[in-house]
Order: sequence, then structure tokens, then C-alpha cells
Amino acid sequence: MCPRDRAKRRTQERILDAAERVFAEKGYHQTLVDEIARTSRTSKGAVYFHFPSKEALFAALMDRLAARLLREVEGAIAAERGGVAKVRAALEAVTRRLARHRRLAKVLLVQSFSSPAFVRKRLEVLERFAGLVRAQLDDAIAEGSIAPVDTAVVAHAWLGAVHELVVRWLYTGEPPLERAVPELTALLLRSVGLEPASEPERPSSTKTREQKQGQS
Amino acid sequence: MCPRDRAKRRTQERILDAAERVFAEKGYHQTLVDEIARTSRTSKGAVYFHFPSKEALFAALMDRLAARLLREVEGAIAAERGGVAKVRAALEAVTRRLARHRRLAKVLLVQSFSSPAFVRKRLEVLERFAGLVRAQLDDAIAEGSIAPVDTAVVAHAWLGAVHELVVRWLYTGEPPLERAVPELTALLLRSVGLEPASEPERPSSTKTREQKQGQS
Amino acid sequence: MCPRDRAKRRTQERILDAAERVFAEKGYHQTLVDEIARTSRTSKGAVYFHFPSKEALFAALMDRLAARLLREVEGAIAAERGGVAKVRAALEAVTRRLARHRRLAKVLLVQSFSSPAFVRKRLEVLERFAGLVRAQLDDAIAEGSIAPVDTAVVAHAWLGAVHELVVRWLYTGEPPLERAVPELTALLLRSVGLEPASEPERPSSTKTREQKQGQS
Amino acid sequence: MCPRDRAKRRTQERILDAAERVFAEKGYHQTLVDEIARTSRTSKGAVYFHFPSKEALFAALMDRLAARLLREVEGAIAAERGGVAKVRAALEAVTRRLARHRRLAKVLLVQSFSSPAFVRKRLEVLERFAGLVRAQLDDAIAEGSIAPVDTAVVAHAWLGAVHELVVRWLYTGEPPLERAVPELTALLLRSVGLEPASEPERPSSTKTREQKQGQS
DNA sequence: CATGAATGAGCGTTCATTCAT
DNA sequence: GATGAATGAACGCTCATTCAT
Repeated sequence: MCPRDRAKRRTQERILDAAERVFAEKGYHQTLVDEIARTSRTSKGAVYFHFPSKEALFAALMDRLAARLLREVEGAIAAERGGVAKVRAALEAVTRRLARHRRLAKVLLVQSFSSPAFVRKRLEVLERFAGLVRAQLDDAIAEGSIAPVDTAVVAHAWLGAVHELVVRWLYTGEPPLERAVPELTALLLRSVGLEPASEPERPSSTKTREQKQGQS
Repeated sequence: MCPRDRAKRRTQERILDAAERVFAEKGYHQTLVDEIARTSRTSKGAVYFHFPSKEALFAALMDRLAARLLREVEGAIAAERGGVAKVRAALEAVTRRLARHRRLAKVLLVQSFSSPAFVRKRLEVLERFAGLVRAQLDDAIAEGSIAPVDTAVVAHAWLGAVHELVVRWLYTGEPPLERAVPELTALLLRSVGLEPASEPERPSSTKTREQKQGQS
Repeated sequence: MCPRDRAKRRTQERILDAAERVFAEKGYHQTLVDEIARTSRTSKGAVYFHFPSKEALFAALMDRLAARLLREVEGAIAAERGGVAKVRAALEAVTRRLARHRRLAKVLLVQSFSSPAFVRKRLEVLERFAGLVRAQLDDAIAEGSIAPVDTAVVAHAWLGAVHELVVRWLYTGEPPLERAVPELTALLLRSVGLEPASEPERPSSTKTREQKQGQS
Repeated sequence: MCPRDRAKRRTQERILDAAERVFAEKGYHQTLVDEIARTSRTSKGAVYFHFPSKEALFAALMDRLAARLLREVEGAIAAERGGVAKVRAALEAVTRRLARHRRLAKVLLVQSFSSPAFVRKRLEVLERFAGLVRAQLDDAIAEGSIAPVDTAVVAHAWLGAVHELVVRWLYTGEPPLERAVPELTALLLRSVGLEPASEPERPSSTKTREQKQGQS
């Protein structure tokens, strides 16, 4: 039965891949199950054999995308030492991946509002990411790197900021992420009192931060 | 014809009021034009007399809500003197109003993702708010209150942060806005290097910010 | 609003007429709502505007047909004097009308088994007819024309007998109703001890009954 | 190959058993081939290996059930001596078995109307039973026990009466068969001029028949 | 022989939109 | 201007049947 199972799994993946493509492109409501079937080169029956409904298919897709993104971010965090570095790494990992995978971003950040059921699921998904961020923040607070803050509020505020900038970039191309991400990273770090000193990508802009210190 | 025009306007308002209620409650796609007609105590024909389509009705509703919110925020800003105070006032005005008018928040922050057309409109609407914020930030930079930053990025990041926290609060009740708003305000001010000094509600946390400075 | 209502009613009737034709011809499950719409020269939307579902439409049709048949039978009964004559009149009215209106018969006697929900409705409909029959039988018993019997059992047994012979005739043409109905009427009357003497239509067959008397 | 054949036969029986259960419970159209496969603890493939289609499976089931019922009735008839006794025995055997096996009754009496194809098959099946009854009636007429009647009409009328009462009892529980069957038997016997003499349960009513004769 | 994943034609129902009154 | 009956294109979902393993 193992080869059978493998084939089954493969079909399911094909359907999810197709769903990702079509949902991202057309949006949840404009997407026809027929088109997912066609795109997946399977059949409508196969879609409904593997997923009980269009809604459930979308939810499964959200799960898959969130899990992948989460794994990526966890990897990025694990690769760094030190609270601040981890925070920065997480932020950069998320934005980088969302920027590279527009479909991921569209599904997770935009289509996830398509229906009340998804809004709640989106909150759950974001909660997982917020958990990661909070853990780093709590560590940083514990080690004295940053002053105590309500890390729940901070985490969600950060995610919202990322969300908004990515969505805007997705639809308007502005501001370009290469420019926005370092600025955003600096902004978020500053928001918890961290000096966004050694930015690898835009050392020039770092200077201006130092001036700002003298002002306050 | 003036009295007739007045009646016309009134019907239109009734429809918009009904649309606001129903769209906020059920979401764009779950809302039937029939239900808007019923709720507005007019008729389906009336709806289509005043608005060319369901989509246009929703767009008009977004405009009306955005205009009201914008007016509120402009008022709050105008009432203050000094860049920092204006920034703070704007933030508080937005969150306060969204919190008081859940329907406003649901339509503008959540339902506005319901269709690709609305996503773009939402970006335009947010752009207007971002414009307000940017203007204050630019003033603050000009007057030397804060260090130069990419105010476009900052403004959108801020709006995203507000968006996320309000949406989360709408659906889960957590974190309570009374707690989240001051924290968020402080966070955002800090993100541009401002000391969120005189917070009325959480003066204790202010102290810790000063310690943080010494760490970097 | 009266003309509007009249038009509405007319459309509803058109749909019921079409439904009667198509359901009788194709059976409930083979009938497409599309075809009812087409046959009624209205539209699928009209069908669903007037009836909440295909099932409800069928039920409404059963009601209409049953009401008509019932009215006919009540008329036939009212036209006669004397328990026995009324019983005979009722039997003949039912069979005559079912024979003349094959669609009525198909829908009420055959299609009414198409779905569990209809089976129950059919029982209710038959119950109404049984009620009529019982009333006559009870009268006949009261006036001493026939001996006491369980009129509920008798009524349903009679209806079953009629049902079976009409259905068989509908599908096979055998036995021809002109022959079967008098025989059946005699049979049923005899079953409650009545002498089916003066049959207007087949006086010849009456003779054989009289021979039978000598045997018992 | 004989043992293999035996296994094959056993699987077929399992499927028929399952089909009987499910068809009786849910009705033909509500029954999924999947569910028959599951209930039979075989597989969908097995069902289609043994029966060419769902429709054929149902037809085969009708055949099996009819054959069993027919055998029972034939046995009951054979066990009796004398036309009248045989007639009575047949009636009682049919009703008794239908009452004891509700699934048999539901499939044969109700589901058999589910589709035009089945209606015809049902007519054939009933024809076989009618043949049995007719044979007894013809014998009774030949031996002079009853007066000559159109035995085809009588047989089908009787079956219809039984059908209706059993179906009603199946769905409503009323009238209870213990009460209805003797009454029905007496009724049917009377319908051909037989005195339903030795009824165990309602001996009183027998007398009244004789009075009735004098009325006509 | 058995299995169950895959197929796809088919259908009931929805609902934004129109227009005669 | 207002009404609501009528329209019909659109779509999610079902399920009998097939066939590769």
C-alpha cells in the first residue's frame, strides 16, 4: 500500500500547489474549483476526494504556507546568537521570504481576509509568528538587552508593520523592499530601544541614526 | 426640486447606513443586496437606483467611512501644538475611533480585503492617512524634533501596526485596547527616536526607557 | 398591487402546471429544475423565487393535485343520497378522475414514493381520502346499511386496491379500467357486505354476483 | 475452482445483505454505492465486480427478496387443504413476513417506486404473487367455493390492499398489524363472497355479515 | 479477485442585476 | 423615484463508474 499512499500524497500536493497558484492570482472568491482542478492536472473529483470543500482546501493551504514560513524563520533565528541578532534575523527572514514568494504573501496576507473563517485562522497563524518574536523579545529583556515592554503588543505591532509594507509593495511596488526592509528593521528595533547599529545591507543609512540620538 | 433632492440624499444615507451594518456583520460576500434593501427599509430597486452595483456601494461606503475617520484625525491634529503632540494625537484619535466604531473598523480594516478591487481602494485610503502622518513627521524632522527617516515607510509601518492590533482586538478582544494603545503609542514614538515621555496611563514604564539608552 | 399579485399568482400556476407535466413524465429524480423552468416558459430563477426547493415544489404540487381530487370526490359524494350510493360514487369519482388524468395519477400514486419525505406526505394525503371514505362507511354503519367494521382498515385497504389497479393500468394498460372499475367497485362493496346490485355501467356482471349468494 | 466460486458467492451475498440494509434505511437515491461497500465490508470495486450497476444491484435485491417471499407463501399454501384455507394462508403468510422483515417490506413495497425501471420490475414481481392468488381463486371458483369473478382484478386489488396497510404501518405504526391483518383477511375473503368464519380475534363481527345479506 | 484513488458529467441552488409597472 | 418579480449565468458539490495497482 505504500506506493499507493505515495501517489495519493503526490496528488494532494499537486492540488495544493495549484491552489496556491490560483488563489494567489485570482483571490479566493474569484477562484473556481474547476480551475484548481485544471491547473493541478487532476480533476474536480480529485480535489473533493482530498479536501472536503473549497474552504477547507484554502485552510489547508494556509497551514502549509504558514508552516513553511515558520520553519524558515525558526531556521534563521537558530542560526544567530544573541537576542538582538535573532530579532533582526527573524524580521529579515520573514520579509525576504514574503518578497521572494509573492504567492505566499498574497495568500497569507491578503486572501486570508476573504472570509470570516479565514480571518480567524489568519489570527491563529500570526499568533504563532508573534510567539516566535515574543520569545526572542523576552530573552532580550531577560538578558537586559532591552527594557521591559508588553511583548504581546510589540510582536503584533511588528507583524502588522511588516504586513502592511509587504502588501503595499505587492500591489504598488512601492516602497521597494530593498529600501523598505532595512528602514523597517531599524524602525522596529528602535521601537524597543535597540540601536540598529551594524546593518549589513545599508551601512550608509546607519549614520543618520547616530545623529538622531543627539536630538532626543 | 430641492426637497426632492433632499429626500434622495436621505434614501442614499439610509442605504449606506444599512450597508455599513450588514457588510460589517456578514462580510462583503456573505452580504446580499436583498438584505441591504431590507435593512435600509427601501427596496432592491432603490439600492440600484442610487448605486450602480454592489461593488460600487461598498466602495462608496469605504469612502464615507474613510472621510469621517480622516476628518476626526485632522481635527485631533489641528487641536494640538507641536509635532510630537500632533503625532500622538493622531494615533490616539484613530485607535479611539476604530475602537468605538467596530463596524467602521470591520469594513475599513477587514472587509476591504474582500476583493482585489477593494484591496487597491484600501491602499488609497490608507495612503491618505499615511499622508497625514507623514506631514506631521516631516514637520517634526524639519523642526529637528526627530532624526530624518523615510517617512513613507514609517507612516505605513505605523498604520500596519495599528491595523493589526485593532483587528486582533476586534476578533479576540485581546489585548484590550486600553492597555494596547498607550503601549503602541509609546512603541511608535520610540521607533522614530521620540521619548514617549508624558504618558498619562503608564508613567512607570517611561522610566525604563531611560535605562535602555545606556545599553547601546 | 393587485395586478402585480395576479401576475405573480399566474407565474406560480404556470410553474406548477409545468412541474406536473414534467414530474409525471420523467419522475422526480429524472426531472431537472431547468426543464420545469423551460416548460413553464419562465426561468429557473422564477421557480426558486416561488418555491424554496425542488422538493418543496413537488410537495406543493402534491397538495394542489390532492386538493383537486378531493374536491371532485366530495362533489361526487354530495351529489348522492344514501350511504351505499355515496360510497359507490366516491370510488367511481376517484378512479374516473385518475384514469382521465394520467399525470395526476403518476404524480400522486407513483412519484409520491420518490423520496422518504414524500412517502410521508403521501400518507397524509391518503389519510384525507381515507377520512372521506370512513365518514361514509361510519354513516352506513350508523344507519344499519352495513355491519360494523374497522373503518380505518377498510378505508386504507380500499385505497390500496384502487392505487394498485390504477398504477398497473397506467403502466401496462391491463386490466382496462372500464372493465376493472366496476369489478373493483363490486369487490369493495362486497367486502363490507353490500350487494353491488344496480351497477349502472355493467348490469350484466351484476348477475354473477347473485349466483354467488347461493353459495355461502 | 469450486471453493473460489463459493467465496465469490459469499461476497455477493454479503453485498446483497448490505444493500438490503442500506436501501431499506435510506432509500434508493439516498444510498451511496460507497456505503453499500462499507456496510458489506468489501469495497466499491467488489460491488462493481459482482453487479454491473447500482440499478442492477437493486434489481437483483428485489429478485432475491421476492423469491424468498414467494417461497414462503408457496409453502404456506401447500400446507393447507381447501381453496379458502389456502387463500387465507397466503394472505397471512405475506403480511406476517412483511411485518417481521421491515427491510423486505421497505425495499419491495416502497423503494421499488424509486425509478421508472423499478416500477416495472415491481409490477412483474407483484404479478408473480398475483399469479399465486389467482391460482387459488380459480381453484376455489372451479370447486364452487366462490362465485366467478375476474380473478386478475381481485388478485391485484388484494395485493394493493395489503401493500397499503403494510406501508402505512411501516411509517406510522398505525393500524397495528395484529389488529389490521385479521380485519383485512376477513375483508378480502368477504370481497369474494366468502364467509370469514373462524376468526380467532373478532368472532362477533362474523355474525353481522349474515344480517347484512338481508338488506340488499 | 479486490482495492480505492481518480474521473467528470451532471445538477440544485444562489444572487447580482434588470425592468415593467 | 420606488418596487419586487423575473432573469440566467455562474458555481460548489455529488456520486456512479472506471481502472491501475
